[in-house]
Amino acid sequence: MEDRPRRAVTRSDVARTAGVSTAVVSYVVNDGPRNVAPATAARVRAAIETLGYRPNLNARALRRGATEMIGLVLPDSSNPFFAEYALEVERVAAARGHVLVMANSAGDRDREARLVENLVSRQVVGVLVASGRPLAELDLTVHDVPTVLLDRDGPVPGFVALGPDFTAGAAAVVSHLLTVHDMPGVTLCTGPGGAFAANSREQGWRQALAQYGRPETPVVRGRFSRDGGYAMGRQLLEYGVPDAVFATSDLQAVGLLRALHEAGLRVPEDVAVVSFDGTSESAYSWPTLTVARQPIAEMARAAVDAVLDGEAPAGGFRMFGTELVVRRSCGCTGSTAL
Amino acid sequence: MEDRPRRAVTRSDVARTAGVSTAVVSYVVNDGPRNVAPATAARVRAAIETLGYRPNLNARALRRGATEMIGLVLPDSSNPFFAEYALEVERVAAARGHVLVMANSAGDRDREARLVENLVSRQVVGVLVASGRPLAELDLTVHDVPTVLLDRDGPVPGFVALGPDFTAGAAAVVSHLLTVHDMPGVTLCTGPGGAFAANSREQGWRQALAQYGRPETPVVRGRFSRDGGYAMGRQLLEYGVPDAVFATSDLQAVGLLRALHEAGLRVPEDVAVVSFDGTSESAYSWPTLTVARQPIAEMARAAVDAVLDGEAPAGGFRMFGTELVVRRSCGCTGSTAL
DNA sequence: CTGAAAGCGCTAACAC
DNA sequence: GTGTTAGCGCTTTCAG
Repeated sequence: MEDRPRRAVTRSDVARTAGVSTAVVSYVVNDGPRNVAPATAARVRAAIETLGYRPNLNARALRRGATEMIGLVLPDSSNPFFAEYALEVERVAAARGHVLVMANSAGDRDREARLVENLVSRQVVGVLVASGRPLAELDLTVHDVPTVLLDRDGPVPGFVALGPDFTAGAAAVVSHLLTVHDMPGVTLCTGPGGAFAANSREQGWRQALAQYGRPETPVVRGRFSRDGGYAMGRQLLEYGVPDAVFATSDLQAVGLLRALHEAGLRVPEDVAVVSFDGTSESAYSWPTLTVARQPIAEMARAAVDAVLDGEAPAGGFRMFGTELVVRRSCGCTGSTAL
Repeated sequence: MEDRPRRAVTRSDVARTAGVSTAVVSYVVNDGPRNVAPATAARVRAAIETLGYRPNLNARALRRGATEMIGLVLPDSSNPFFAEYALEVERVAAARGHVLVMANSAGDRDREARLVENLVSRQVVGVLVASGRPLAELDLTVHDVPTVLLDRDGPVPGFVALGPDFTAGAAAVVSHLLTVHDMPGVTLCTGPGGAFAANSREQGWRQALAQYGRPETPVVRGRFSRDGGYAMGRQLLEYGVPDAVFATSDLQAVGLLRALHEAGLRVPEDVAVVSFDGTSESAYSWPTLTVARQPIAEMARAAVDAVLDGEAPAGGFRMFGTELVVRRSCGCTGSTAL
């Protein structure tokens, strides 16, 4: 607890003690737009140093009209998928000199809209929004700030959107079960219906089943969380032991695994499991999960670039391929891919 | 892509179309500090509505000297422990009308310091910093903005600090192994030495061992991550199979579990495992982990309160008790506590 | 109850 | 090479 001046030291304090005008201070702080004589600059720097002057970035932003802040709205930043996403976003934003303002919507539509408003009012350069909500139930106003929608499965009028190829990814991982492991069918553990969309993942599952002429086994619905997956697992087992299950997210798969283990079932011997996302948690479950991995880093980079460079993909939507990462939960052995 | 005015609509646009002065608009927007005739207020509100006016919070902050932003600097926001911490911080900050600016230091000291500077320059109301770094290697300047240090094991001169009772928590979970499960010894899997501190956790382990007169079994060091835990697990097994292991974080325990499983070992039958943190991931590993759980929500609340209300605990440090959560990895059965 | 105007800290013409 | 100054959008005192 030192003794500090209660009023922040400003640029004119620096100007005074360096014996120059405020403009000159500005020129040396910003290294332009005018030149400053080396000697003067040195004096200014000295004054800055001794006074402990820090430019007020807020005032600068007001003047320049750009805050160098990017807004990020997520349903739940503690969900590992979003947490990893946020980290990547922060990383590339930081590399480009921007800072991240993060907010959680908890999946609430009003809250989501309010948060975006708030961020826009704070003059963020752009905002990134991930919302599990299907197109019809999206309620976002178009602002004069670039807004890009994350984790989407298709275009959203008025916005730039991006996301993985949910359908192909789901199909790939389900097909793997069907062909390589010769499963007669694959049970689906997916998100809640209604406001939250896992439709394209479901579609991929259905597609794969159709392609190989398998019947549509039952569908179980639950939340996109570990306990959602756990609950689905328990429910599933009431109907009997499935041969194979596709969970629409890693978190759900992890919960499912727990339910299976508790029931004394072995994975993959008794039940094969695959999932969607490929967060690092999926490489450390037991058994390790075979997944369709989303290219989080690329998507994050694309999102930030879209906001900062204002470049919209054709059709307003950009889709990213997923990667089939084969580990042990499907029945393949030996691979310990991280 | 609608057609929007390129210049943001400001308070004076509203004033003009409502036929009032800018002051009145301000009074209406802020519901004070002066009263406005109902009719006038209605006109203003109408103008705001039709123009789609949003106050520039940045300009307001410049004027008022308060941004209602809180800065949060973390080593790695995708680490579930920090991710859950950040979520809680965001939650209580939001409840108090503040927004979170988040940045990752990746454990780099310079970066950490720079980020704090940057946030302070942005006029955040306060800064929360989690840094694994031991006291001696901390390099944070005291600013005129409240700064509270998270996840600390003791006071830090010049700052408010808080953290769990690392020593007691570690001792409790190790003692559980020693007494309830009669383990002859407990191997320690801890963080890297040097710049990153897990000292108080180590101390708790040592204390418990001493209390029950057990020898100090070997110590293995690694990063605070799943792969760090995995590497430690592999290393450990080169020396032989331990009876019991205490990992200083859930993430390390999860990695360790993977190494144990891959070696064909059963947990807890062959090796008992316990860890520190109690993130929700620990409730879904296989087997579920017995842990010393940190009271994340309370700590987050205390941290935000400290920043916002400026109340410093006695001695500048506040310690929070941990909770022993008994699950299966220690050898206890039946409990499926979440 | 309302308006005029100063000024938050900064930048960038525009002068010299 | 340096100084003066207007003004970013907002709040709030001071006059009416």
